[in-house]
Amino acid sequence: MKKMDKRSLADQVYDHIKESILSGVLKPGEKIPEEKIAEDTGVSRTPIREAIRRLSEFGLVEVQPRSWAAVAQLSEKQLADLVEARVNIEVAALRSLANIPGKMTLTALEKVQKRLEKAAEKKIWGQVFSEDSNWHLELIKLSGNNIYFELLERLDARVQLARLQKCKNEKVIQKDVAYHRSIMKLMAEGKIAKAADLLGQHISGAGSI
Amino acid sequence: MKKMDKRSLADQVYDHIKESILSGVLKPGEKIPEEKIAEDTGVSRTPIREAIRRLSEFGLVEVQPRSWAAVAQLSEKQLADLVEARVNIEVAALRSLANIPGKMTLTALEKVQKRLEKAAEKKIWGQVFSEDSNWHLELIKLSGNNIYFELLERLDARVQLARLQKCKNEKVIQKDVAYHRSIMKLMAEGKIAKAADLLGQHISGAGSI
DNA sequence: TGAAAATTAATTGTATACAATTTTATTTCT
DNA sequence: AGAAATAAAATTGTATACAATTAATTTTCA
Repeated sequence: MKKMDKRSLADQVYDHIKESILSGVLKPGEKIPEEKIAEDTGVSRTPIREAIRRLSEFGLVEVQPRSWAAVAQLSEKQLADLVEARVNIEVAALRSLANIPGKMTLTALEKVQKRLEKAAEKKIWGQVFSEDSNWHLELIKLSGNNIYFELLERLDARVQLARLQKCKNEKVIQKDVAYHRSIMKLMAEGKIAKAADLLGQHISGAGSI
Repeated sequence: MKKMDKRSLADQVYDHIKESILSGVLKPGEKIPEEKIAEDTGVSRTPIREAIRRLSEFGLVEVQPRSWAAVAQLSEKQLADLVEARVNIEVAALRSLANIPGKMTLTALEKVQKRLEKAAEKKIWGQVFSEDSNWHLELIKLSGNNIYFELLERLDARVQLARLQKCKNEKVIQKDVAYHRSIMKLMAEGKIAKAADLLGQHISGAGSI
């Protein structure tokens, strides 16, 4: 018997719209009429509505009550705020690693890093950005504090959206990849505080996003 | 002509359920059938469903897909994680105040503090907790970084839920109120770094929540 | 009697219809 | 012609019906 898709239509549509936004098919400011998505996906408005509301909770969509929903447009100020919050939370999460007794497992992180480097080599930027996000999320997972993870996952969606507008050049990306390696090296040596400092530089530095 | 309620039913039901949870009418672990709420409120399932989904995004409700939704039950671990995340974000937000050029306006904060102290005098604990939350949120507003505010608002809902279980005694509350005063004093003197340190002590200390 | 299977009941997930509201287009008036 | 008022169209908000799934109950069989 075939393993069928048990996920709700709302979940699937959520992923679909999110993908459309983060791949640039739906552009910032563009309106998202429920009926339009319904036609595109062949799903009724009810699950679509649920998906759009959830996206708005993640800051990817802005809903004007009783009117329309549109892809979020991040101002420079919002972007700066986003970066500041992200760096501080990530650094706090990384610092907290120092309190964990046993030594940590970096295998998951290294796996993502390898995928990231491979994507960077092939210059598939979309994949590079996606794996970079994964690297940061994986890093935060190590803290064992799910709240950090939950919050950063929220911010990450908007970070990815912002990246679409502020395109990085190749040099900056190579630098980022190198940063990751250095941070992981420090962590492996147990130098958590130093790793956290470097992480702070990494995120708030250069490309910003 | 009367100014009628323009808020959607979903919004109203959201507030209603949130209120029920945070006042203890709905207890952690208790199931929340959509139909039941529909009967109680006289509203159809559609807006109720939307409200419940939103509450689950705030961590006040846990939704078991295709089954039931229930009031969230926070484990000790989750609670500790929550407190750690909150303290670090609040401290980061407060520290960022040091970078703002002009001097800040503490009137809004003082107003809340007064309401808090009055509630503490009258020993209306529900109101005390609520005003304490407001104080912290008002503090973070000063940073001008809406992301911090947004994230802390999310955490605050769960903090309030946790408080229901871990009831503070009077002495701890008086101490908290005093902390607030000291922090505000330091801020008024422009000693942001010291205020941030004290805030860190305040949140992660004693009562914890 | 007690566990497994089958049946029934209850609940969520989705589609659809309609009402309320907002947006767009058209008309009216100066 | 251009702004204000009116009418039409489009879109969201809500109710309701039904399908799909899960939970509870009863029945069956060792």
